[in-house]
Parts: sequence; structure tokens; C-alpha cells
Amino acid sequence: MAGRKYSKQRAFIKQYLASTSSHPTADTVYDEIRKRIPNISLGTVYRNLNQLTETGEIIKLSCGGGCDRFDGNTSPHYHFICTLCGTVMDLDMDSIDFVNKCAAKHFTGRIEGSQTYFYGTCPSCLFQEEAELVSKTGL
Amino acid sequence: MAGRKYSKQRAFIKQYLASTSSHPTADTVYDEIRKRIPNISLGTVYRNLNQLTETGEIIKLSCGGGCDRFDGNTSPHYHFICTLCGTVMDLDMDSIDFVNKCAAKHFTGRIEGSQTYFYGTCPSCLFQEEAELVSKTGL
DNA sequence: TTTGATGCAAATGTTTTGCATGCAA
DNA sequence: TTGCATGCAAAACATTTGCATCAAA
Repeated sequence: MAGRKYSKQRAFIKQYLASTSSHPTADTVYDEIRKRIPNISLGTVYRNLNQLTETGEIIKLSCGGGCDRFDGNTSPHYHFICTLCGTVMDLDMDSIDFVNKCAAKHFTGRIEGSQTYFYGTCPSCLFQEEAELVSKTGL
Repeated sequence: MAGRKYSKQRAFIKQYLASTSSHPTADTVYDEIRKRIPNISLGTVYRNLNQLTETGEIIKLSCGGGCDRFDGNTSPHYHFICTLCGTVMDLDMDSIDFVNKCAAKHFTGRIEGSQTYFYGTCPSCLFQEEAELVSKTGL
């Protein structure tokens, strides 16, 4: 919240996250930004990702899989994680933010928000699964 | 899914998780089990937590905060994470599992489940916050 | 016996941090 | 100038893994 100064590194990171819907990991962000700023350090990437997360300019996704992912889309939306290939994708669905009211009903604390992660098989893995079934059964 | 053999270590871990609703980290599980099995190793704890997660006997929570947490309560329920103190608690609320149908509506993959995490201020931190407000404003 | 499970320690992977220097305001 | 931001490297954590040994079936 204190006086923040402009930095090219932070600007590029934020811009990159706004431009993709691939929910990259810190390491992927690092690789991408290095194409533009070859001598950026991984520490700087982490520091900026954390700062942008704190200010709410980006979102950090802790959806399992060993490392966090980051999302430049801060409007309310929901994520799907494929349990086979690990891909994280946005879901096109209506708002379910009234679940916050359900949660608040019998709770004496303060609910400020929620994150919902959906799990299953992504379209691509589903297709592959079906193809394998066909080749095995010959149907 | 292969032939699994009994182990005292795994039995104790599962029993401990079933007995608490504190959503412990792997390290906390290690500390607790060591009270009963002093020479158990952290590797064994991780191996068993992973195996129990795979068989669905326990649940792994990736709710941010650096490390995963584990829950012996496998019946559908929801979690609240206090953004101030980090506590993870169960929420007493109605099922919202129809959100899976909302998610499936326009999705060509297969939705198999979901996890919802609620964030905010827990009752204890809320009380503290109010106490500080009173002492500052004198109201 | 056979084979899964363990303890130990080393290795891996992710994220944070200390510090001297650089750069925005 | 002031002090936030950086690059670099080391450190701190969290988790996994190789291997010889142990123990369940």
C-alpha cells in the first residue's frame, strides 16, 4: 500500500498475464518475460507476482500440483483443472457467488470471498480416452 | 490399487486424521504421530498421506499458504480459511454440489467434482479486530 | 519367500531473502 | 536525494526419492 514506483519488469509481467488465459506458473512467467527482458531474475518475478496479488491486480491460484498459478483476469470466474494432464482452464458458467451467502448463514466470522475449483477430464483428454476405447474394442 | 499391506504407521496416520478437525499439514501430522511412533520418518508420513489421498480415504487441501493440508473427513463439506491467522475450519452449510451442474452446462469435458474455499476473517480474529476498534475509538 | 513399507539421507522443486547496486520520483 | 526495485546467489521450505532393511501376507 506504500508508495510504489514504476518498474518495467512489473509492467511486463502484468501485461503478459492480462494477455493470456493459460494460467501460467511463476516459472513460465519468468521464461516468457525473459524473451523481452533477458536479464530479469526469478526473484523479481516472484516479488512482483506477490505484490500484484496483494494489490488484487492479478489472482493467485492454489489448485494443487506443486506450484501456484497466476491469472490476470480478476473478474469473477471459475476454473477447471484436468486431473489427467493438469491443464487449468476458465469455465464459461453463470455466477455462483451466492454460495458466499450459503456459507455465511451459520458462520459467525466474516466471509469475504471464495474460490471454486472444478476437477475432471478436459475435452482434449476426454477425446483421447474415447479414441483409445474405440481402438481397443473396435467399435 | 495393488496389494496393500497393513502398516502401523499408516493406521496411526489415518486414525489421527479421523480424530481431528484441525486440517493439519504434513509436518504437524509428523509431529503428532511421532508421539506414538517416535522413529517414524517424514518420508513415510508423506508416502502414506499421498497413498491415503489416492485411495480417497483422506482429502488433500491445496488452499494456499505454502503447504498442503489434510482432512480425514471425506464426507462432502466446505472449508473456510482465515486470511489473517491462516486457520482452516469446516463450515456448517448446506450442500452446494449443484454448482457442478452449473459448471457442466457449457463444458465439453467431464466434471467429476469440485472444491470450494471460502476466505475472510474467522470469528476469533473478528473479535480481536472489534476489541481493537473499541480501544482506539473508545466506543 | 515375496513384495510392499520403512528409516534415513540425499535430491528435487518452489519460493523467499540478504545485500549491494540501479533507477523512479 | 530518497527509498522502492532489481539481479544475483544463497537460503529456506516443502516434498519426493534411492536404497538397504524390515515386516506383512
